[in-house]
Amino acid sequence: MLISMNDWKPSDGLTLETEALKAVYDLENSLVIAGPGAGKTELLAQKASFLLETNNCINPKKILAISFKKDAAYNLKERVSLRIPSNLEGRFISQTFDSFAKSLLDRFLFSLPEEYRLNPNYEIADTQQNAIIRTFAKFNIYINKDNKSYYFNRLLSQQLPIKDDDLIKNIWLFLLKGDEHNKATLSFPMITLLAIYILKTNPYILISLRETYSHIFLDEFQDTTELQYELIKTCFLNSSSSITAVGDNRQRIMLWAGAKQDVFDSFKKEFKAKEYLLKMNHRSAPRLLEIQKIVNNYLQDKPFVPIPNPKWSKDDGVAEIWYFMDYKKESKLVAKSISELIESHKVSTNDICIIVKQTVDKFAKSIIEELKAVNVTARNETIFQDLLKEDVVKLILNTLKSAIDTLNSDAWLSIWHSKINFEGIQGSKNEYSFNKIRKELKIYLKVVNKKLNSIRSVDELQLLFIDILEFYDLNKIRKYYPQYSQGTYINKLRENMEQFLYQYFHETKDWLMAIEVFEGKNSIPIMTIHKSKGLEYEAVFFVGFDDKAFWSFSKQQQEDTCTFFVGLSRAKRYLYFTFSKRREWTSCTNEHISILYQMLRESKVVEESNFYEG
DNA sequence: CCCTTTAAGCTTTTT
DNA sequence: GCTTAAAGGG
Repeated sequence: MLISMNDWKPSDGLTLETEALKAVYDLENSLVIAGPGAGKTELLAQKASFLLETNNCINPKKILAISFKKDAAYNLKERVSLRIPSNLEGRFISQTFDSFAKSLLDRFLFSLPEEYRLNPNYEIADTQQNAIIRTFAKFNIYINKDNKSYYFNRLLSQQLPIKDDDLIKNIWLFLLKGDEHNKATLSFPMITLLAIYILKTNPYILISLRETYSHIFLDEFQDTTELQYELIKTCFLNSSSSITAVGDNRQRIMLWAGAKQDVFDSFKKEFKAKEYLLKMNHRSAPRLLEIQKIVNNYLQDKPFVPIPNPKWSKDDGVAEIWYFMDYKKESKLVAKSISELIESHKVSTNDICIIVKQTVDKFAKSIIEELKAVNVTARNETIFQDLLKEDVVKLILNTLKSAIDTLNSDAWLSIWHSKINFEGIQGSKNEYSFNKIRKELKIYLKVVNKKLNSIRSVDELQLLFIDILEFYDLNKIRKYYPQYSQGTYINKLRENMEQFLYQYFHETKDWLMAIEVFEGKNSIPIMTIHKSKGLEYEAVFFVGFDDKAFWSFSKQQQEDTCTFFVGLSRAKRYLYFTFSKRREWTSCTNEHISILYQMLRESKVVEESNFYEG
């Protein structure tokens, strides 16, 4: 059913602020500046609803949403499916940058000229880029800390085909084809370059891409790299497809990892994008917004006047700095305060977060100990965040949940979709095969339930997990999830999961509780600011607000101030900074980052407490 | 083997 | 900028 443009209203009776509505209705290229808590995801979901339901995105054209992280792509897809009728869901494609580039390459690699036509069984370079470094070594270039960025830049800054640079050309050709001892290996930037090459040399592919996607959403646009921006330009510049880019220049904390500094300006200029500025802040209490305003003024000339959610009263929000001599006292007070928040203020455990600038492990031990003393569990969330986003981990967890609780419909739907995808019958009309597989899956869940109840060791849990993967068929899993297609990565994930889950079962004596603990339902996450990006918590403790944590401050003051901004803007109501002169491994000062302290003081809402004595 | 000097990592994601 | 690991010298 189509809705006329004038009749469309934001779904679910939600009201969008004026600028957000204008951005939704804008059918040309646009850049939406959305500060923390402005409702980026909701805006994009509403725009998807508008475009699809009013047929401004003309059937059968699609919307392509590109994010950086898998969970962001997944969350956006989820939100959109809440906002649009299910028959339109198939026309909203939510992908990561890398999967978009790789899917272009994998589909069209045969249209590359012979010289650059890579081995289709190429591997993805590991994070250390060892295969590439080894290839440089074959050509007598030895990569070290000092020349690494020079050579990698030389490898990745030239458009294909390579002209006049024989070294780089030979390295490309070697990595594309491999030899008897070395598999063809590509990094994601290389994949992006190849995708650009394909699109530039095959006008028909480019035209069909533009025909397929009439509207493009770009999430966290401030993190876009030069190369990713180049891909977007190749795909959609001067086409009739329109782009909605959403981001926040004050949250630009990935410059050190290669984000393009001037991407907002380039986009506005080259795509003639209109700029929209969202003013609502749905997250933080008014007093905390005062801090955000001040920090904004140090980052840019444009004033930032976020309007708090009307649910707050104007003096809501608590911000404090605590000073200690000794890290033990710091840990004790943090633990005591967290315990009070949970007991007296009824803040739920997983609505509290401890963030550090850089290295979680250095701070975590003492805090975890002291929290344990007041019966609160905390953990370094990094490894769990990485594990829990894995498809194979989700598959096993949902299988266990469905086996234990037959009424858990989310878990059931998830494994049901996986199963029919593995069997290749999604979208089939054959009721018989659906029924057969449904029965098979239900019977197997009973088996899992029985086995689960007899497990007495981590080895037995391992056997069960192997059995589960065999039930779905490891080959089908590897085929459906290409990230597991080669190597032992999938086994490592499974083993990690076994260890944690068994440990939690040992502690709780209950599988469902063990799974909840594993998922972090009852523990306080400790994480870096970078990992906390995009998340929000009722209470945030920023531990280690000192010069050592901000060691790069003099070199990248702007970016570190952005990091500070991202960290403090995670908090909804309570925000605490702690400084300790002595730490387990060193002593600390806070003079180099005095400007950050000054910002907090300037906001006039931050209370300072001195615990140097006693 | 021990002491000194040099180098790397630190904040990240992606199939 | 500082901490830790690896490499080098006697």
